[in-house]
Amino acid sequence: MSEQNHRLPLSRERALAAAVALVDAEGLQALTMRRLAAELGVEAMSLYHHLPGKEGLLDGLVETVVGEIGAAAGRTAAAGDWRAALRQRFLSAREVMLRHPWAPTLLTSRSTIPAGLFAYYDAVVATMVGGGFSYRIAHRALHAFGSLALGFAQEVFRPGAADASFDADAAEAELAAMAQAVPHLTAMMVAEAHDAADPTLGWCDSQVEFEFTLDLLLDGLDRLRGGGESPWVQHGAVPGGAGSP
Amino acid sequence: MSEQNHRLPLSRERALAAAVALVDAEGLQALTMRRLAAELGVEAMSLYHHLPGKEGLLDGLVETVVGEIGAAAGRTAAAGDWRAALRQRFLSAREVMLRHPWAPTLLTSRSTIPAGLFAYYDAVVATMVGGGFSYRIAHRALHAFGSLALGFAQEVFRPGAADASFDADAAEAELAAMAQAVPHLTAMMVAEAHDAADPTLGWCDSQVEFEFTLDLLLDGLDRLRGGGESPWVQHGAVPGGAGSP
DNA sequence: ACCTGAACACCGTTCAAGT
DNA sequence: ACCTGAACACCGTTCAAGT
Repeated sequence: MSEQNHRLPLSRERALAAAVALVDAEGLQALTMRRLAAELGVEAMSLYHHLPGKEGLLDGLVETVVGEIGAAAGRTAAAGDWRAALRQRFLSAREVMLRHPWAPTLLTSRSTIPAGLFAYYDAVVATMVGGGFSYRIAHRALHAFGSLALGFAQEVFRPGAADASFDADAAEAELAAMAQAVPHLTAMMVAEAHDAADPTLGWCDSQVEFEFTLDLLLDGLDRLRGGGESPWVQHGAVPGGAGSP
Repeated sequence: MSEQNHRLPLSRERALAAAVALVDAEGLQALTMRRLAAELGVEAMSLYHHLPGKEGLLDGLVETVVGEIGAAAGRTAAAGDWRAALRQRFLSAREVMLRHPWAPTLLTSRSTIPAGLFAYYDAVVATMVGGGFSYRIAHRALHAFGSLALGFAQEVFRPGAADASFDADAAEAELAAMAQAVPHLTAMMVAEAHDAADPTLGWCDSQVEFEFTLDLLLDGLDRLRGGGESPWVQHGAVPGGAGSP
């Protein structure tokens, strides 16, 4: 955004900081090598002396976000049991995502795993094993959490994610036109709208949905841990999984 | 792939079919307007008479996949209760995804919701309401299922998704190098590897993970439905949600 | 060493012209 | 109406040249 700092030497750190600021302000599609260079008051080709191309720039952004997630987890005091600890961890990761709304899209589009993520997942597994889970269940829990562990609920389609302007009225009108084709969806929308007791943004409050899903999973895992016999406890390998496979 | 059919007139259907074939064979990044035109033995600009640009082409691909999901659900005989019905639905959606490995990446990157998806979700909600759920819980369940309802577990990072060549050995070596930094992850990997009783591809069998997570959610929802008091049953609006919030 | 201008190889897309 | 060649406005990136 700012074209100051003409005299500071360019560096990977300065470039990444400018990239984060640019993307926070204008979204991912605004991030081009030429544009980023212009923000830094420099020519596009100069960036290649500090970053290995566009992919390396995106990797740097991912690294930055993952670093913030780890830092956020470190700032909050350790909670009581494994359940509270994970819940707190994931919710503080969510605050990082709220600061960087472009992060979910970026994280899910990358193919290389950032090194910093392993440390984060290691802490998650440590928390679960410390809480009495086997490595096998901890492993499956990691998959089950999915993006929740990084602080966002993966919306398969996210209207308004690409362009910031999302016409909610148009979407509602479109849905109304399909009222006869999709009676249950329509009824669901009406039922949710009529219950105006709790304040929500639109008819889907993602914070509520996030915590609902998270608690559903945590409840399920807690039941696996303490339930019936306790073959899950500790790291012993158990033949069958959970559920009805 | 084939440059036959020189004489058939170009059409939206032919273009989309060729696009699916191209992407099945070479991945999403191979799909350019010029390349697709070449596959059809035509010039790039001809496509614009049948498709509204690249975005419209991608929308068409999404529409095709969603159509296949709906068709797959229609083919399988209706299962017993809501739980079996949803499980069967989502697992048959997964088979569509296995046929089109590019679909998860595409679906999660789109910002406009395909019309055909509403019909699919309507059927899911109908199944849940028929099983005794309130519209509120059905709504939250829809969010909780997330990509599982469309047949894939959203992997936040998917090595090898961008380029088809994924060096598993290199990844393992990289992880081994971090053994001291991430002791629990390492121990988890070792524990899983030593239990070679069940055959898996690599050390993560995504089919097993998919069903584990799905059953975890279905179990949790089933408990919400039948548990304790039954304010959830039927469509009455209930003040509080589930879980701790 | 760090930065630069010009150029290259790709995109998606517009447009006037063909038939 | 459907298709085409040439051109335009962007990308990321290479390279030889500057300092």
